[in-house]
Amino acid sequence: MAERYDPKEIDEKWQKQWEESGIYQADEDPSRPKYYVVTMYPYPSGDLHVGHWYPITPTDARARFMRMRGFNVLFPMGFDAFGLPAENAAIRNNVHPKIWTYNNIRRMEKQLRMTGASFDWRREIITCDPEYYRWNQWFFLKFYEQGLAYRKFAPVDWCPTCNTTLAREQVLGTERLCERCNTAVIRKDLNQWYFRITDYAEELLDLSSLDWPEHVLTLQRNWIGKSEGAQFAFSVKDTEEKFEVFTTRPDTIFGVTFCVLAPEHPLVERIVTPDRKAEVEAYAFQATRQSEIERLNTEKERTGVFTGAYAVHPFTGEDVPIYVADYVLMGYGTGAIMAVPAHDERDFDFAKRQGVEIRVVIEAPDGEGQALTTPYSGEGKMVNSGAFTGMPSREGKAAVAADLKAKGIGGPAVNYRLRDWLVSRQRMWGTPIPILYCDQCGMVPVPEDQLPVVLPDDVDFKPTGESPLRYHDGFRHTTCPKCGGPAERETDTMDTFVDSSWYTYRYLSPHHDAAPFDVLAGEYWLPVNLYTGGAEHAVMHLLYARFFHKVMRDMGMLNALMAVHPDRVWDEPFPTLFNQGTITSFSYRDPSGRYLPYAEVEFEGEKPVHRDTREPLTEAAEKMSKSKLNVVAPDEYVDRYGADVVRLFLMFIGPWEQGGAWNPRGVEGIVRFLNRAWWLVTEPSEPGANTTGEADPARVRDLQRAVHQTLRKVTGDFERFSYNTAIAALMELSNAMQRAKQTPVVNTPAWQEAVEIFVLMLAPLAPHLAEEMWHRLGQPYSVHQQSWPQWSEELAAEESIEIVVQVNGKLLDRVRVPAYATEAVVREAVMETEKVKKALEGRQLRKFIYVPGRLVNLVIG
RNA sequence: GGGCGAGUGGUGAAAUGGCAGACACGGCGGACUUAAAAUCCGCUGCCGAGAGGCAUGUGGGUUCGAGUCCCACCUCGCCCACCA
Repeated sequence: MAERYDPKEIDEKWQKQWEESGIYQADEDPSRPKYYVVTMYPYPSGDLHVGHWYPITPTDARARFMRMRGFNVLFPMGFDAFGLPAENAAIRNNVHPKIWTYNNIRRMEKQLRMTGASFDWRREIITCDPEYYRWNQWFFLKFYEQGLAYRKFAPVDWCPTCNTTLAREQVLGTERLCERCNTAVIRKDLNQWYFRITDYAEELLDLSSLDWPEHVLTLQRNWIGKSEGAQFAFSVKDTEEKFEVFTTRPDTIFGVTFCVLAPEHPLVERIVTPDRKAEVEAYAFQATRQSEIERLNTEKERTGVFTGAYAVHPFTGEDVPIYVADYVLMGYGTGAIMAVPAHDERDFDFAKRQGVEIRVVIEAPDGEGQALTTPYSGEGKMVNSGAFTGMPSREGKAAVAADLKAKGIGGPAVNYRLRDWLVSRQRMWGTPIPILYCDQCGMVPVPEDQLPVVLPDDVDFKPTGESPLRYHDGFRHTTCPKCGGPAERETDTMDTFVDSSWYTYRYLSPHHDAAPFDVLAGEYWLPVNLYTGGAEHAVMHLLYARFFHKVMRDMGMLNALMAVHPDRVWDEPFPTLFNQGTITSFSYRDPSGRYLPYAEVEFEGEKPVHRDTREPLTEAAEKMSKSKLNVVAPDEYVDRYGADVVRLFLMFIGPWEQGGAWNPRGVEGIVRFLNRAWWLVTEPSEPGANTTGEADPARVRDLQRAVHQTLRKVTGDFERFSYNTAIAALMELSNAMQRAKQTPVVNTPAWQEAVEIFVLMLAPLAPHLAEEMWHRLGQPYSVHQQSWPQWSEELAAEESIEIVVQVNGKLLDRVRVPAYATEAVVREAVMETEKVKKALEGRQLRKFIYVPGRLVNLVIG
């Protein structure tokens, strides 16, 4: 009779059964409310580790909970299958990235099934499949048609020896050397494709309809980085040349004593005076060799050189010297600034070094900064500013901007930190950009009916550092669809963020061949009700996906959907986002900083030491990564304890949004809990228990109360993803039931109800165990198709409550009163207790505070 | 330099402004066992023999009452970082 809980057998049995009966397959069903939940799809790196389980299994618990609450739940899964690691593996092993990727996917699919997640596998998408990336190309063409995709010159890292561009990770060290030939890398302008995301900057800044974590909203806001001010043109003295500057402080314009151009600014070579040319060029060359990171290092001395040229101040007509300095970035604003050393720290430092005049034009309220030892960058009264003198700087900003407009050289302006999205990658393992270059017709988009442009299977993986597509004649050379003449294909591929910008739509109809997604499916399922994933995607992916969604809306792709469901959110792809924390594990390093595999670590008491050398090691909880040798494979745990133990343990570590460290010691607690739950449900009674005779009605009531209170608590906890406290509540109930099981209560209907509700509550968390227990209770398949039970407030209610008695806020005593006791009754009960009488002796009760059902505070003077 | 978080037992943590430490891990003691494992029971914030006192990073404040709200500071973490 007593049969042990054998998770291995149970997991396999039910996973197979679920698959065969298709209970997680979700189809459009207008008679039921829908719930579309997506967790960010993984990159098929090879093996699923517990870090992957962390977003997946609690999201699955959510999917199962919502299913039990009557929703038609769609929970799909797929693979973000293009990307650099596959290509590196290809170069290493001379095997096509496709083979490497698909092998990994096959393995990871199995591992994903092992989690017990309720995925609808019919909807799996793999982004490197032509059936998928065809639609990346389709989107590209649509963007191109609308002017949202364009090509322009942009600086890239270039190795002059290898004659090729390098990816950022191929440039080594602060010396910025090519990883293959150790030549110093230079900046070079190349033709690159961009998506015009800046067109949507203002709308992307509107986050008001999003139920997202506050810090993600802040990141999005900061990334877009809107600033308001003025933009205007300076004329270069004695030439026809002009250059634009952007400033957030037009009110300081009378303090301009020089201008600065970024080293890459195209005007530099045109205005530099012959005597300065050599120095300026040397400086610009030096500056462009440095990475952005180095240039942005604030510790660095602020360097720069004078061009010999002067700009004309738009208000005073004075000569303003023009410098080149690397503290001005080509990538922000206009790549040129007006410098106001009295009121900007950077300009101040530079002016001090260069001996440029510092002119105070804003008077600080407290006189700060007037001594010219420090710049004053706050607001104040404008001084020494011509007609504007005496004006508060706040008003001055608008007034100066308006004046610039009146002069016809500029005006008020808004500037964004957000740049257009560079989508070109000089890589092979990505979506080919569907553009041709014809000698006769120029740039020609591939006609829609010729999509997809398929990646060739027979490419040569020599480590040239360039896309192998460039050397694949069959791919590169083709004919022009316009004139029939010879044409070349674009050999760059798309950023993989393009793939992930719309995959949640593709899940709806993964094999639809007339459009990216079937409108009828979209009409039912969209938008995504819940999107879960890591904070590492808080900016790029989520911003790009929002951008894509808005473009799709503006293309009219959502019109039919919006017409049918005007009540839903249509301006955003993911109205609700949950960001789970990071799961870490311990890594060990020897004194030289080298990471050690667990096999080489031993413990002397609490102290980790090296197995052989006995050297002391440092222990740190870090994000799992192959390089840190701290990746925890779930396999061993799944094998020994079952998937449910791993699921529960991950959810029990702490709040889901917080993450935590994987510490195998703690697993035992969950193992014990599930084993106890197993015995509790499957064994009729404990040996030696006294279960004969009539059940005490009070004990029966206690059990019912515990069950219904737990149900109320667990339901609330599930709603707010508080799985750790839900599990704690289930543990408490299990302990209470354990005690009731030793008594005749076990023979009552209340016990039966308790067991059933307990199993139902466990189902979203531990789906295999719950299914088996449900089955053994003689209940119909499947527990995952049952309705979530409803608690009874009446049964959950307490009959008597304990009132805490405080004196001046400090705990004195507790009194038990009936749950329905009025304040008068409570007061009487409290005032009669010995401790209160004693406390009141010779003192005066100034105030009686009663918090209904909770406590009494006696304020005594 | 800026922004956002977070500081509670030996550990992971819990606590709509109302009994701080639920639930677990670990530890200690006990039962069962020839023994061990497993299981079960009890104890386990600190000081104190006890009564009791002290405790949520530090210092202030608001409140009848603060882990929770406000201000300042310290420490740690993450993100952004010459953004004009």
